Amino acid sequence: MRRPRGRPAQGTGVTRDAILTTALTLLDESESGGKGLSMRALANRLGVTPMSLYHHVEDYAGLLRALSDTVYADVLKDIEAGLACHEEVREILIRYHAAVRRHPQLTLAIFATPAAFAGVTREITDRLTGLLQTMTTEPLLWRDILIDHAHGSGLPVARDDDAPAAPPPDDHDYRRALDCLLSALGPRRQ
Amino acid sequence: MRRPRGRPAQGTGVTRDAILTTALTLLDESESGGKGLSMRALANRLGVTPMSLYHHVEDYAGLLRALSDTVYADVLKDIEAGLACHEEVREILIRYHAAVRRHPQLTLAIFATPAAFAGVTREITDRLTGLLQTMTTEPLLWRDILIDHAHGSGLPVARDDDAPAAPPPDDHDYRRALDCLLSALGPRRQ
DNA sequence: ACCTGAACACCGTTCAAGT
DNA sequence: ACCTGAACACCGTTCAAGT
Repeated sequence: MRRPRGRPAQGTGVTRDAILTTALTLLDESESGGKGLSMRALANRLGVTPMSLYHHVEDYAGLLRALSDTVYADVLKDIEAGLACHEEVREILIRYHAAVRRHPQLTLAIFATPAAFAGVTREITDRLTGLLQTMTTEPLLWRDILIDHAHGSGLPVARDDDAPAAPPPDDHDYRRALDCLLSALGPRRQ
Repeated sequence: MRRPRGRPAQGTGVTRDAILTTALTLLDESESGGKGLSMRALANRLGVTPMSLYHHVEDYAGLLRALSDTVYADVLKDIEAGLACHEEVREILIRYHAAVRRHPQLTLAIFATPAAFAGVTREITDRLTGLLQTMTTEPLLWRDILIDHAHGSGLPVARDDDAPAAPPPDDHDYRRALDCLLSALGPRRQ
């Protein structure tokens, strides 16, 4: 009952930007499969009531959609003009993988919240599909293979025989695997 | 206050088997990214107090581990003897993908609960690694690619341009993609 | 327009108490 | 050994009430 009931005098409220920034921080701080972010914990961190968040985002799924739109915003942006299809696919996937790897808990949260899938991610898959159509007779097959691999390779699933919390492969390892896949997709006998 | 306080007279309690079976049912019924299963909902469905479950499973992560052990139990079982490496890898992955596809919500729940990863799944990855060592100079790379693809292809992520809840590709589609990958891994120029 | 408290229907898990 | 109710510290979201 510290704070008054109605609207505060000055701009003591939250911004949409502040919400998104703090939400991403909460997500990045946790290691619990996307469970680190909750509306209540987020409001708490912002020094605000949970309900005030609903004036800036639609709901929890909407919050995740907004987050993914900002995190993946640069994937398709300013791609060098006149690139060969092969190189453009490579560039997009390297950027996408880097974004997944930077915020793996966001990707896991989206996995757990089907309604959060939309926006930029759809544009990325569409762009990849278009490019792959000129490169292989099975564009949808390879688009799925490449995206699945970018996800799996960017997410912290314990899979190696070493430490249970082994970090995902770094960018260099991803590039190596990606080139492996792209050269398989490209010209090959049979 | 209907039921008496102490231990019931007869075997009105729950079995570990009943717990696992009902848990899998709850998971399969839901479409919410592995959120359909909770200790409380499970106890409710079994007509029992939430706390009674803790006498049969360690906790929520332990429940998921037990579930994955039963769901993936048959993946390595009774593999035909004298199979070529190539064929054995193919058989294991087809079975693994089928299990993921049968209970996608379990896989999503495990993704969201890192502590749930263990047991049979580790045996499967180890077996695959061993086989791939005789097939390629990059066994770990290809093991990850193949498992990531089995996951992605078995999970209901909205990714296609069609219906948002489009079903994952069926077994035939997976086999086609898998053969695509395996022939890329196999002998190829350069 | 924006924030509030109270409420509803949920969570996982601990703990002492029963038989 | 196994189940219980009560409790603690959480969830997302609705709703009427404030300014």
